[in-house]
Amino acid sequence: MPHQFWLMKSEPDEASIDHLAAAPQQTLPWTGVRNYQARNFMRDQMRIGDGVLFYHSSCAEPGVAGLAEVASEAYTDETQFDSTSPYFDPKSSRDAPRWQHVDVKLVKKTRLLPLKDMRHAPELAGMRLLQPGSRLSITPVTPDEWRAVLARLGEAG
DNA sequence: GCCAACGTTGGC
DNA sequence: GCCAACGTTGGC
Repeated sequence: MPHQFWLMKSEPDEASIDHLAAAPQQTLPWTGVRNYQARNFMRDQMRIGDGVLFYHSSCAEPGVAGLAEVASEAYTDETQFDSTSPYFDPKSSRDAPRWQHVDVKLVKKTRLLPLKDMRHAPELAGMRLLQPGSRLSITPVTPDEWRAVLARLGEAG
């Protein structure tokens, strides 16, 4: 039984649900988060086994594309030290790393639940994702919202 | 490509 | 510690 639930956004051009499915152990390191609130969720609140709604953003059909789970504790994001990486952070250092991430493991690729449909679902109206101006790439999901999304997807809880 | 909303930066 | 300027996000 997952202890908490999350929605994690990924640009499918970069890391789609299919990339996750094709990865070794169907697991990907969630590198590249450069927002303190999102980092803090990973570092302070996520636990192995937490439920994850895998969300495709910045694409033709944004929406929930699958279910995943948190597969590691938070650990150092190496891309912050890599000057050739788009996620390089010159202000970070080995002595005082700024950024951490968890690993995320596929549970199941689902049909797409489009953002458009989520916006029209009364039972999802409170989701952080749907609040005006919300841009956080990682947001908490309540148990009720989790169940409602799974119901919309036609998945058993 | 537009643009509104938001987070971060840095001068003061 | 304020706040204007800037960069980013992300749906449209």
